[in-house]
Amino acid sequence: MATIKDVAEKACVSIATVSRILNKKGKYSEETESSVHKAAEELGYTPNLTAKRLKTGLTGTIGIAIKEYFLLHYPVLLHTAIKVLNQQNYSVEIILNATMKDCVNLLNRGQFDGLLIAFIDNDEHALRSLIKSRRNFVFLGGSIEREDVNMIEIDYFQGGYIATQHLINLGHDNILFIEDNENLFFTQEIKRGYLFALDESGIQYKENLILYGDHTYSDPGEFTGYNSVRRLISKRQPAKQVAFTKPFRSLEVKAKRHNHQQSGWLRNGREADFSAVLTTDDKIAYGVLKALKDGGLRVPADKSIIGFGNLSSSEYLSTPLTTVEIPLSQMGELGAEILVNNIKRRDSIIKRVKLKIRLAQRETLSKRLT
Amino acid sequence: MATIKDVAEKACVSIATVSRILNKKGKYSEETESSVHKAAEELGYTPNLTAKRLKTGLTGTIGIAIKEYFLLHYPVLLHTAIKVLNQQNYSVEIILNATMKDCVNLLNRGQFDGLLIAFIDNDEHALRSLIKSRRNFVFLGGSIEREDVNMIEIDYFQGGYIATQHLINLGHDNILFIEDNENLFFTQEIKRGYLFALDESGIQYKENLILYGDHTYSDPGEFTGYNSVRRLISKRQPAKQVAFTKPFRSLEVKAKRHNHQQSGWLRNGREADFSAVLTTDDKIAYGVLKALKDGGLRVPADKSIIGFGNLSSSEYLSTPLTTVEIPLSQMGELGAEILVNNIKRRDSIIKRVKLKIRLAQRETLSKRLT
DNA sequence: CTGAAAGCGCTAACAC
DNA sequence: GTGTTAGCGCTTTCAG
Repeated sequence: MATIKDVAEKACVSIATVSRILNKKGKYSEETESSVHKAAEELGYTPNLTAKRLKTGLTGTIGIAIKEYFLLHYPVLLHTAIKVLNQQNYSVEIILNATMKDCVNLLNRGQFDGLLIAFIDNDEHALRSLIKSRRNFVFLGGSIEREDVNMIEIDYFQGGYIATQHLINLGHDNILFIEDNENLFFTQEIKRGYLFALDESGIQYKENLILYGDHTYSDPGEFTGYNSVRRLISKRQPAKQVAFTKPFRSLEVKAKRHNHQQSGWLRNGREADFSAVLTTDDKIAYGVLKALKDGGLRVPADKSIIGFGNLSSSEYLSTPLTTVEIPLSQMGELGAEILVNNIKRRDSIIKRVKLKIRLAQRETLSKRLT
Repeated sequence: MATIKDVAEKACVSIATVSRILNKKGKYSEETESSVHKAAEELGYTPNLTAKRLKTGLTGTIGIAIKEYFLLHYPVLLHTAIKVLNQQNYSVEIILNATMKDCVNLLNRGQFDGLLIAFIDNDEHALRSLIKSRRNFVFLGGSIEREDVNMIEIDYFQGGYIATQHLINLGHDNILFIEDNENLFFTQEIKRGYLFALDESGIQYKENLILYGDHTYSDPGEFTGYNSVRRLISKRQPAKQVAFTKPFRSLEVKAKRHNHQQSGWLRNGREADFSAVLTTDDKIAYGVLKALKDGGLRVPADKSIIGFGNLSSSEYLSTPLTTVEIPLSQMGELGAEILVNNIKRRDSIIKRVKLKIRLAQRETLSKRLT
């Protein structure tokens, strides 16, 4: 590969001159300019980016740390972020399933000018190193509570709240809530919103209306709210609480976990009546939809459903799924912009944005006849 | 940031020793080893990747050039490729909407050890530079005819063929074919398969059974086969050939193009009867599905449909869409593996793989009653 | 076993 | 306007 030296020799100038001309910096005569360009052209010279980077300390690259689940199911987040970043002439590297600790290393290696950290589990220790490093990064989602980091949040609480409220306004008061298995931050926020809305309307929250789906974020292929609902609606085979059989990762999660094959249990062992369902993920809602269909129930005539996430597929379902729309595109865009400003302008003002969520109203809802 | 020099000073050794120990190369005593590790630890030292790269000439990074349409709608290709690459300790950079010319530059800048080039339009001139550069790259899809490049192809012809044949076997002989607007290589291959299957069964191909949908790959949001079919089935408002109004990009494409708002025209202006539909993209099939529903026709009772691509959403449709499944995951995996072998083993044997396509049979097909 | 030194390709003072 | 030169942080001979 041709180097700057080759070009300099061919054009009979020094390498400094070549560098100046090719970067349009400093002064040079038109004559030398054209001869340098000619030489570069003829040699098919392309500057070595690595050398440039080492010298300038800038990589022109931004990393995006993301879980594979999000890459597979919500590519729009990535897409928007990459588009914005490319527009600003940054290259983008994807880091799959990195922990926050990995992020610290990545940043310290000088490999990136900045990092977009999407939905990563908090790790107080790593977080401190991250902040101390004074590098550029922006959190997208996640559960960081510190106020002194750049972060685009999503108001999951509000999402759970408006969805539940909407159902209540339609006359539903027995609303089944199906959450994923993972006890994630945002799952809990959605549940808080659900409970808050119930409470606000003076509806007593019923423990047997809160179920687990089989959805997990670690295994991208697996999901369903099918079993939970199937058991619930088959009167012959009443759902009942089952014993835990698998070991659990942490004590805290223990009480909220259950074995895959035994999903759909009711906390108090009794049957539950419901006219509407709210899930914490569209994929769970898909399972619910199928379970209801298989159980001979119609949507929305018999049961109403609201999902969460607005997967692109949800629009094309049998009855297009009404769902809570997470503003992921906006998140990617804003996150990328804030990061770039941080880098380019050394803008050190902390930005914390909480994005509102809206309901994508489609066809899985109906009024409750009273 | 701590450098190798800092570590060396702290451990009272030379930088050469630090390098050796941290890279586990050459010989060193256990004593020095532990003191170096200790110093590195205490300083929070992480080797600067850029410097390493400049020195070794290896970046440990692989680029994936992909169109945004694929990122958004078929993230599985990216996903699989990244997973394989990460396993082999490569970083992955995404380059959106690059042309083949861009690929040449990218590779020459020494920014990547290799490039995965997904579904990129051919450019003979750039292709020659690419080959001449003797860098590592693998084409994923696309229409490169030269035999002397690494390439994973997909047998679109076979896909069009088996889909059509399947419909014929079900008794259909008037099969509507709806292609996207872009006159892409693979669209043409699918059509060839369609025509071949018809011909093989002695069915006369009818020009008025070949339509255009509104689908374009450049605008990720837009798609539908809705208009085409809607016009076709509304007897009151016969579809007719319309004049071209927009300027066209190239002469070759001209005859096959039409304005968005005027899609769905029939080539010969006459009405067409059909009992089954084959489309070149699932999204077009979605539009068709809706058009049929809106026109009071049932699927599969009245019309059978086969899509193309197997979007993850297609499984969850009203009636799950029978579709031709492109083995994108396999493509990403194989492509990544071949590329890595090329780089690591300087394996210079050209690999050309043609992946077979299979039908994902779901619920949009029925037998034609004769 | 360890250290000195060359140099990867480039940029940016600094001289002229 | 142009050339000389000193590194950026690291790896890797080559001596010792």
